[in-house]
Amino acid sequence: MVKTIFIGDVQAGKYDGQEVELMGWVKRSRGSNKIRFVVLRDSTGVIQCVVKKDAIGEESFEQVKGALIESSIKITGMINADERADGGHEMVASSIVIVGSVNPEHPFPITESAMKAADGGETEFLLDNRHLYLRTSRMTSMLQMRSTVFGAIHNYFRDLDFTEYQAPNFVAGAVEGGSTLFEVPYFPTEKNPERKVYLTQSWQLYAEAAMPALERLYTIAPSFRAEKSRTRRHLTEFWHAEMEVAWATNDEIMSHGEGVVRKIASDLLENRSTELESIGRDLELIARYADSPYPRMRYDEAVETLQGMGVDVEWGQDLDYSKEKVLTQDFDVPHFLTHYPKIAKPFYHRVDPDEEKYVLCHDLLAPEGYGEIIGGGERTWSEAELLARLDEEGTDKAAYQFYIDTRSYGGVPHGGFGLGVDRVCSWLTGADHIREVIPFPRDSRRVSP
RNA sequence: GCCGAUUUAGCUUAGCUGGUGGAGCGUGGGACUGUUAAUCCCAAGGUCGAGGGUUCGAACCCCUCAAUCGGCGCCA
Repeated sequence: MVKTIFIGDVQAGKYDGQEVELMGWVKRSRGSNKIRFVVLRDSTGVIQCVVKKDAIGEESFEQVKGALIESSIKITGMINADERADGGHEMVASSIVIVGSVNPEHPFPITESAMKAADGGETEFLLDNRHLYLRTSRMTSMLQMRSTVFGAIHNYFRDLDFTEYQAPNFVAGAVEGGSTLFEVPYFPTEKNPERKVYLTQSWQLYAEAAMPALERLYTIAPSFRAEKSRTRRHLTEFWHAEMEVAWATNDEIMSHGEGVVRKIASDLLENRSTELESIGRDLELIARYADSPYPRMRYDEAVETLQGMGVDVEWGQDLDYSKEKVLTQDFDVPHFLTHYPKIAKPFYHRVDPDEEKYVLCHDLLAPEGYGEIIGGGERTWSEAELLARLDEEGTDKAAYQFYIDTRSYGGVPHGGFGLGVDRVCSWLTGADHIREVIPFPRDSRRVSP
């Protein structure tokens, strides 16, 4: 049973006047006791199939009446262009086979009323039935756009001869602060009967170890944060696109960040404009994000701007979301914020040799209130400086010994960034919540289905 | 960690001052030969989130718990 004919091609007019076999799922069905209209869907579109009792016989006609929503069927018939049908084409059926039926005692639960209540977003019911919600047209479009985003990231880095590199997901220590790690019980040892490891928060430290080998490396991998964040921007398991480059400066790394985000926007525009429009996204916005340069602003300038707007913010504070939001509300493209105060950032950020109270870092803030999508910068690369910064922070060095070692043998200036892939999907699709762009979202409360 | 809210049929919901819980969709049955979320008629479907309390009487008032949702902080 090889499927060669897809509804999208039928609606494009490639099979007009031909008798073909379509395979798909019943999206809707209506009609009388002599004629029925079965709206068939597959991964590429929908088409109306006209089923006449005269043409297929009484027995088949009764079967069609019993084919409830989401029954899978094979249907053979003549393809005609017809203005009466949605999409401009329809099939006049000559025979039908029900492949997978649906029991009327438990019909497909995602009903029009459930979808209408969600209003293009999600409800508790739809989250509970995520495994079935995936096959609705909205989620199908989201998943297809998500795939394009992943492909754009791979293509951006591979075209520039970056090597894809994998880090472990079980790790012994943290990248940042100690409080946001998921603990996992691990095989006990005699010395350590309560042995624990952690799910990784970032690929970065292990990438820095490979940096002297590969020089230009990247990944797309899950990261885990045990933050009880309840916002439209947070997941506990999210997909993290990270890169690391030897001999690179903060400006050069930002250029890659801008490059990959613009590549994502441009690939979406080129390959997924139908899906973007189907969920109500304005293509002109995406075109602007693909074609415009992303301005760079120093932290000091951002703080002055905020203070000028009457926002209560002091120099030295990290900029939280409430301040990002005020700052970005007038942005029409993403903006970089650079040169944060050293006291606001962890030890691995390199101190600016020209002005020691700053670090050479950047955040990329998305417009439309979607917040930070990239964080990166130059890394503290000399062993002496790294040890000094760990001491300054009072961080225990034992867990980082391998990281310190990487500096002891031919350390070089280098840096990289991490991009929140789901956040970028959420922003570019205009989703109301980051959950809408990932098949099975995990947050502080929900881990099922 | 903090603040706020919600929970009534498979789904979406109405339910006034405490007095025998209504509807739309879906499902089942019936009518209908070109429908566009088809339409029309009929039927089945409820421990009102769980437990306790107040009361002659609780979906409604009080307490505890649970699940979920929204937001803050933190971050991608």
